[in-house]
Amino acid sequence: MPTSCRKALRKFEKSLPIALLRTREVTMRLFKPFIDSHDLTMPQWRVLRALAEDEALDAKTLAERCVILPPSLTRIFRGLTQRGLIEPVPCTDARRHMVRLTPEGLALFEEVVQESEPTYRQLADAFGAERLDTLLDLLNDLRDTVQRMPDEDPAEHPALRKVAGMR
Amino acid sequence: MPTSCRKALRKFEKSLPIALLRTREVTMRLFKPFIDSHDLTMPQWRVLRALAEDEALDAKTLAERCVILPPSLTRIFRGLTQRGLIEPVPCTDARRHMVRLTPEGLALFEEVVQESEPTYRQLADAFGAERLDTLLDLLNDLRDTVQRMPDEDPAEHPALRKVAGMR
DNA sequence: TATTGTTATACTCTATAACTATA
DNA sequence: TATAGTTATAGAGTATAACAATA
Repeated sequence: MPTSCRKALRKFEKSLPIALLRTREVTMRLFKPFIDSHDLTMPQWRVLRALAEDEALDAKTLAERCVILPPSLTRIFRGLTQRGLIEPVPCTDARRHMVRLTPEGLALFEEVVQESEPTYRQLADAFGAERLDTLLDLLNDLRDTVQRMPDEDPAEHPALRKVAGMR
Repeated sequence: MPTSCRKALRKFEKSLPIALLRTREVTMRLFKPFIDSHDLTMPQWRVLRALAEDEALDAKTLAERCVILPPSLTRIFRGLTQRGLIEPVPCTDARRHMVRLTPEGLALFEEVVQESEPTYRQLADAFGAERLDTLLDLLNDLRDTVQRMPDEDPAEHPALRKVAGMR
């Protein structure tokens, strides 16, 4: 059973958002060179990766999955389309902007995945493949949990009254 | 034993950097209103939080712990000093810029912690306090693991030759 | 000579609001 | 009227290089 060793964590290390940020930072640094070498930004890469899994996706779904705000996504679509990595897909709802990978986009995606594979295996070996799975499960479960938490009424937080405008 | 339920994860959800980003995003959104209401940015908050744990810290340590680049930290020091939340600490090594919380800074920190406490408890209840601990341990362990991984020679990655300049 | 931090600069992302087009 | 996406804009973060001061 992959239980992590219970070292005493410092108070600073117990902040969830900070722990997530710091861990992401070092992890990303590990894989970023592979993205950089193909002249992709991290948000662009997240879009390619999301599209590699599904046939085609609309802007709203991509924005949510890739944690990119709509205005940024518009720019990213422009860039990736100009490079011939994605292409628009006709959609019955003309409001929706659906896109998919082109063959070139898919090829680039698979190239990056292949190149970074050894680094990923090295990480899995050093940390433990099973613990890595546990971590991924916990991360995705936590995300689900938080998303299901009711958005609180700001008016109930005295400290937030000034933001909520006392309504 | 807090083992997460082994749901089948989609390929996209198995990307560690993306999972970390998405989970941080929803988690941060939960606590961000408390930071916002005191006119603090997230990086500023991370600095206050780090200083609340240690007596005084220098810029280099803060940059590493708070995942802030030195140029940004310089600006953050200016802002927090102007607001009277931090103050410089004389240091034997005149190159080092050491700072600590002022009493006002400490008071603000504790105010924010108190205000966000109910939300944190709500999260711990919904997700499971023990699983949350496990997650924090795994995150900090993974960070240590990655940081101990040798920086690879870019020249060994064929894909990175162009970046490394073939040296 | 190496280290710490600041300045300068360019670029990207973040965030909000206002607007257009479609349903 | 509500929704999807774009445009506009201001602000903050990201990243590098060049520089100053100190060790």
